[in-house]
Amino acid sequence: MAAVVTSPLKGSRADRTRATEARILSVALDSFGTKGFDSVSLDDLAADLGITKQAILYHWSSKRALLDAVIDRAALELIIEFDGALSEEGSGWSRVESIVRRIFRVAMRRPELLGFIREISRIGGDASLRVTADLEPFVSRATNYFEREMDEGRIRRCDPGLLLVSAYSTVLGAATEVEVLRAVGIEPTLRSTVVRRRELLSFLHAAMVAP
Amino acid sequence: MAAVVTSPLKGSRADRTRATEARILSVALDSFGTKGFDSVSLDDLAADLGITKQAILYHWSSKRALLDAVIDRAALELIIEFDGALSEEGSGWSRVESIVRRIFRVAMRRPELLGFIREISRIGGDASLRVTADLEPFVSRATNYFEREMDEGRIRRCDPGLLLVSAYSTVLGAATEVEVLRAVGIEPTLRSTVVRRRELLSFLHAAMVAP
DNA sequence: AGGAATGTTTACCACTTGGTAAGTGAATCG
DNA sequence: CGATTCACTTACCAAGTGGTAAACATTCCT
Repeated sequence: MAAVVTSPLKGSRADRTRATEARILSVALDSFGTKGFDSVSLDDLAADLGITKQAILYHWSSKRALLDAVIDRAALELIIEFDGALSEEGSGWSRVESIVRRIFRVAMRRPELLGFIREISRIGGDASLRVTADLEPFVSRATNYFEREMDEGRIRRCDPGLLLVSAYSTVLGAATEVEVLRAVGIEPTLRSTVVRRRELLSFLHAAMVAP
Repeated sequence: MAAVVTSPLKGSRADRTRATEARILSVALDSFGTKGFDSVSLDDLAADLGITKQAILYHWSSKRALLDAVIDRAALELIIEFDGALSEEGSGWSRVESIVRRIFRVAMRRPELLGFIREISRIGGDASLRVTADLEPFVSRATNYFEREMDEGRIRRCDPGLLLVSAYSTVLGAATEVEVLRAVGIEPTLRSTVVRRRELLSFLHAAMVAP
């Protein structure tokens, strides 16, 4: 039994390293997503983590490298969230309904995640390209879904890419809405948002969709 | 005819001062709205204006004071934009349609304006409170409009304040959408946005509004 | 004209920023 | 056990930050 575990604590150092990096990434994603990349210094981050900023720079060579790592993580988590949404049961509008509900739920549960996506779209440069590259699996999957639905006449025919961008930015809008509600002092719930959104949609639908 | 104008250039100094301050506010609104408050230094701002940062600090005692002034200006411009939207012709849904179109047009013409509003909602603290205070004329006017429309049965009855917050955040969402489109390399036009939004709305409407 | 007020610049400062170099204590390995 | 690697800290630095003080040029007032 001694041969199986080579050291008293199985991979204790490597595990601790991975745990530390995960903690840093988590706090960084949260801070960057809610306060903005430039508004958060490495010292701030380190203070939140109870370590020194040099500990962060030990794991990533620069703040920018940390940002890239956070982008990777955010993209991964987005993929997981959306992947869950896209594998919902049902078909046609009932499936669409589940997906939309689920995405709104993400916007409420993880505002920092979507806020971060918005943040890097502002930083621009490589960052936005990186995201679209990392999200490729999701993009192709969503595109396939849209095209299938169009083929079967359940969605009006249009460019799937544009439709995806619209849906994507609508999610960002929902995230913004959550932030605005909190700023105004209303703690948003899924129910309240859905109710208000229903009002809003009938409002907008009549204005934009109706001839 | 000499008595009318007391100096060769009518109020030339005061006018130039006002013009300078207006230029600073304009560039600051643009930069803060697109890059974020913390991402823009006074030196950056001054460089864009072709002056020194101390010239800015002569007109406002601190960067924060400048931000407050920019907030005032943004609120004023928002009021003007929305005021124009609210004084659209027509009644009922046709009027709503005009308003929504006009607001989307603002989101496309002035992304920095709505981006800035989002920015200060992130900065939080007094800023968001200030905005709601400065927007009071617009809020009460919009509320009156909503209530009138509800009284006459043209909008389903609900809390006007909540409806306004929803409409407000929808505008922010539209601004985000414009940013995302530009990041993806698509220069948004009113037509393309309306077309895609129509698709999106029928998409969401069926999912969220339909029983 | 001459002095005062005004708008702006140059010079400067304390502090924070991201980042580097060297040192330290514990885990790992021979 | 002793040497080494590893995760991290202390000490430090150059550049940039918001902000102040004083010098300077222009416009205004009398």
